[in-house]
This record gives sequence, structure tokens and C-alpha cells, in this order.
Amino acid sequence: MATIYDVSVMAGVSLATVSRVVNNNAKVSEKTRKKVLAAMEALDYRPNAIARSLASSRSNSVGVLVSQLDGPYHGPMMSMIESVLRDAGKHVIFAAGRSDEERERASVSFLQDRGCDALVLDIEAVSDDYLVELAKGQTPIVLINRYVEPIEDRCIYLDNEQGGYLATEHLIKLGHRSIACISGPLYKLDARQRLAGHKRALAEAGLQFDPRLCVEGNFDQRSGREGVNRLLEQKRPFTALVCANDRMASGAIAGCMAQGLSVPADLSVMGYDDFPVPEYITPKLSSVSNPIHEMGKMAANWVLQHVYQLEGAPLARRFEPVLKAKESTGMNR
Amino acid sequence: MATIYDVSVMAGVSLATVSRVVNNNAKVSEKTRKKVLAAMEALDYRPNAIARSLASSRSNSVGVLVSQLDGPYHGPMMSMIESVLRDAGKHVIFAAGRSDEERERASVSFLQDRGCDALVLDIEAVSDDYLVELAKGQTPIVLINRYVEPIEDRCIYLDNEQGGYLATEHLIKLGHRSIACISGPLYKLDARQRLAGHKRALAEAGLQFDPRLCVEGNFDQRSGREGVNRLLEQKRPFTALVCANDRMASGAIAGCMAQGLSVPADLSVMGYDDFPVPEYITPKLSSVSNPIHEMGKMAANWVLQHVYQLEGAPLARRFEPVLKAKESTGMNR
DNA sequence: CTGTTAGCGCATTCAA
DNA sequence: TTGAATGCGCTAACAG
Repeated sequence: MATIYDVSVMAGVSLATVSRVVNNNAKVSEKTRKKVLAAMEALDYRPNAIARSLASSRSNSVGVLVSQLDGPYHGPMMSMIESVLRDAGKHVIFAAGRSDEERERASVSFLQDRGCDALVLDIEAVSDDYLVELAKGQTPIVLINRYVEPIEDRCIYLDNEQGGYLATEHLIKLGHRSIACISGPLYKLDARQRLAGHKRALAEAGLQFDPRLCVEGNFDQRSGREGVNRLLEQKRPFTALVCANDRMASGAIAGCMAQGLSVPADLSVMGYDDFPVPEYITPKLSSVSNPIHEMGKMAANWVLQHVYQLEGAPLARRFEPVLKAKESTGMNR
Repeated sequence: MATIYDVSVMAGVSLATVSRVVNNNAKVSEKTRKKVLAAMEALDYRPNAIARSLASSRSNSVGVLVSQLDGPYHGPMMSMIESVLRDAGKHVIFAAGRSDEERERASVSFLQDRGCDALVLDIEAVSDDYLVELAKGQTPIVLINRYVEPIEDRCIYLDNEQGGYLATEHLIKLGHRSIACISGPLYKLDARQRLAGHKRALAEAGLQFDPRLCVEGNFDQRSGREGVNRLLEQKRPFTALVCANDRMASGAIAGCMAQGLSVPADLSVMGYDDFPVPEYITPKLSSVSNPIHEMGKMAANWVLQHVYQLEGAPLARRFEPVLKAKESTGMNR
């Protein structure tokens, strides 16, 4: 591999001059520039990013830490972030935190140690306090999908409370009065927020929240199925069910079908996230949109503007969910 | 940020000694080790990965280049690779090639310049020749999902021809004699291979391959739907349809339903990949497994063994698809 | 077992 | 506008 030194020798200039033309950041006469470029070409010179980072303490790469690398949720987000940053000549390093506090911290350290200029985090296991501390450090951070009040200017998030509200309000408008619910795992903030929205919608409609009609799931399909079974066993009548995400709603519908219940005729079911599914599925799941692409784009833009001083599209931090009424919900008979 | 120098001063030892305890690769007396560790702790010392790479020309990170970061295909693969490598203390840098030759080449360069110790590539736009050349370079490479004969020892792939064969054979065993097909985009090797398997199965059963019963799709759901419509318009009867992946099969089934055809009663439909879908979908898609997790794991193990000299599980390079008969295929009446 | 020394490839003063 | 010198933080011989 040719080094900057080889180029300088071949071009008959100093090493510093080569550096100048490579970085294009200082006056270089057209003539010497030509010589240098020719030498670079001839030697197939490619700057060593590692050495460059060490010397300049700037890597032109940003670290992105997500809880998982697969699944319908993070894929589009990563894709969007990569796309925006890459178009700006920046690079992206992804890591997975696996919803484990140790691992999340270790990943943050890894990305910092790799010299990332900024960190985009979509993680859930670490504490708010940790994040607040982290934000005070050298490396700028942005949070996706998490609201931490002391550093709210670093947070890009969906108004989950409002989403939970919309889902339940939709059912109420359809005439449902007994609405069951399968929440997400309540140690997660977004699950609590969605549940809070659910309760607010009930309250505004003058309906009583009945804890016996609300079970806790873990966001997996299976827990949706088990959840609806538990609800059904209680023999407490309900005509609608809100689930804290699409996967649990899928499981719940499967559970209903197994018990001979028809959706939405016997039971209306709401999801949350509005993720894509095969075209021929029936019924199509009513849901609440989760603009994960947009949040990814926004995080990337935030970094571009605040870390790299590139002006660009205006920034938004808070996103509003939108109701997506489809086939799995219907009027209460 | 504390440096190795600060630690050495605080511990009252030389800089080299600190390096030794950090890397744990040479004899250090228990006593000095303790001193050093204490100093490291006190200073919250974290080695600078950049400097370390520069000095050792080894980064303990491997680059993974995939065509996309989202979708059901690459997610699980990336996840698996990250998991295996991470457990071995190695790190992973992902990049997206977007099925564009320029971009794929640029991404390879990026990963090389970042000092990756090895590259795992799941890309399709670059030529075989390019890959052969690349394999001769400094950075070891492994190919996933691509068979390039001159460097076959670097290839981890699914026997797509056999998969295509299994899919069609399944339909033939069910008594179908007129079998239509929606292939993948034929500029892609795996699409061609699956089609070849289809033809072989037909031939072995003494059936004639009818080009008019075979249309080309692009692996997207929409092209499956359009494909089946085109096939149906021809008024050439067929009782079964093989699709080169699950997404197109989904689109095809949706198209059938829209035309009042029932699957599998009126038409049997086969997919390929066997990707997970919501539990309540009907009919469940008969398919051919694509052990993408396994291939990811294998790629990671290859790197561990060949690049980092870590012994581990035995390596396999060629994977056999398995037929997954479910509900979308049935006996020919 | 430990310290000294010389780079890794480059950016960046400071002079010229 | 250009060159010489210094150092980023660390590893890796080489001595001792």
C-alpha cells in the first residue's frame, strides 16, 4: 500500500503538500497540485483512515447502536441513517446492544474507542442517568426513541402516549365500550406510555379502566396469543382489544381464530407500528404508524448539522403517530 | 482521556509494561501487574483503538458488506455474524452496497481503509473477476451467497439449483403436470440457479418446460402479483406455480385471490426462503428453507479460524435447502 | 521480567 | 505557497 510518503517522493514535493491536496484545505499552486494528483493516481494512493483519525482525532464516521440488527423495526432505521450519512461522505459503524445493559455500555465504549465523531443510540437497557452522563462527555450523542428530559434536545422520539390514545380512541369511536388491552413489557418506557394513552382515551370517554382486562406482554407474537387466551379465560366480556405492537396483535388474532372467534366480527383488534406484512393476509391489521424511517433520517441530519456543521433540512425531534384504520377493527354491534 | 503514558507514570513503570498488561501477551510479574491495573482503574484508562490499530496493523474488527441493511434476508445474517464475532472479542463494521457496483466497490475500499482484518461480502453487483482480484489482496475475504469457482474456498452458499429442484419436485409429487413459474431477475446468479433446478425437476419427470409459463420477476411482492396476472391472461392452464422467493409468492397469492382463485384448491403456490410471517396468515406458504443464519455463523467462524487462528466449530461451505411443505400447495385434482 | 527506542501514516504547527 | 519538525497513542523489536 502506497503511503503519503511515497506520493511525496514521486511528486518531488514535501509530505505536507501531499496532505494539503488530499484534504484540499490550503492553498496549493495548480502546478504542484497536478503533480501530486498524478503521483497519487500512479501509485493508486489511498489515505489510511486509521492514521488520519489518529492524527486529526476525527474519523468521519458515526456510531449507531441499536438493540438488534434484525427485525422490521431497526432495519429501515439503520438503512435510512446509513443512506443520509453516506451521501454526505460520512461513514457508519453499527453495533448491537441486545437490550442488555452491560452490552449496551460495552458497545458505546467500543464505538467511542473506534473514534466515532458522534453516536446515535436506540437502546433501552441503560438508565437515564447514564445517558445524561454520557451526553456530557466528548462524543456528541443523539437518542432515538427515547425521551430523557434533561437532554431532550438530543432526543428524537415518537409520541407514544398519543399513539396509545389514538388506538383506543379509534375503538371507542367504533362504539366499543369494553376494551381489553395487551401492553408491552412495563419496564419499557414506550410500553408504559402507550398504556397511559390507552387509559387517557378511556377516561375521556367516561369509561372505567379495568385492570383485569389488561395483561402484560413482551412484544413478541407468542405473548399476544397467550395474552388473548388469558383474557378470554376470565369470561369478562370485551368487544375490542388493543395491543401495544403489531406482533402481539398478530398472535392475538391467531389466538382468536383458534378459539373460533372472528376478527373483527366478534372482536376488533388494534396493533401498533404499522409494519409491512404479506399482501394476502386477512384481515389487514389496523394500527398506528411508527415513522421509524423519518426518525432515522432526522438523527442523521442532526449529526450532520451539529457535529459536521453541514446545513440541511430542518430538524424535528418529536413525531406524531397516525392512525391506520384497516380491516381488523369494526363497529361494535 | 487518559493515555497509556499517564498510566505508566502513575504506576511507576514503563510504557511498554503497561502495554503488556493491557494485551496480556507477555510475562509480567504479578506485583507490577497489580500496580498497573490499579492505575488503569484509577484513571479509567481505555486503550485507544485507533492508535492500537495503527501501531499493530490489526484492528480486531471485521467488515461486513451487504446489499441492504433491512429486510428479512440480511437482518438475521448480520445479527448472527455480529453475535459470533462479538463473543470472540472481535468487532463488526457494517456497510451497505445497495446492489450498485460503484457503491459496492467504494464500500469495500471503505472497510479496507478502516483497517478491517477481514471482509465478509454478500454482494451481487461486482463481477467475479473483481472478487478474484480482491481475494489476492492483503485483506482476506469471505463471500456469502455467491459461488465464484476460482476462489471457491472463500464461498459460503446455498445450493440454489437444488432448492429450485426441490420446490418443483414437491409439486410434481403432488400430481401437478402443468407448472408455471415466476423467476427472479435473471441477471442474478441465484435466480438463474433456482430456475435451472426447476427445469431439471421438470425434465426428470418427463415434463416439457414451457417458456410461456415462465415469467421473470424482480423478487418484490408486486412483481409476483403482476407475474401471476400475466400468466393467467395467457389462458394456458396450469395448476401450480413456483416462485423464486416468498415475497413474490405472497404477491402471487394476493393476485390469485383478487381473481377469485383459491390457493391451494385452484392453484398450488410455492415460495422460496421460508421467511417468518404473522401467525394468522392463511394459507401458510410452502417454501424452501434458506439457512441464512447458518451461513452468517459459518462466515464468522471462517474468519475466526483463518484470520484470528481461533479453533472452533467445523466449517461448512455449501448448504442444502430443505423443503418446507405447508398449506399453499396441495394435490392436483 | 522490564525499559528504551523506533516507527505506524498522517495532520498540523511554525518557519521560510 | 511550501517544507521541516513534531506528535497523535500505541505496539514491537531489542537490550538489559
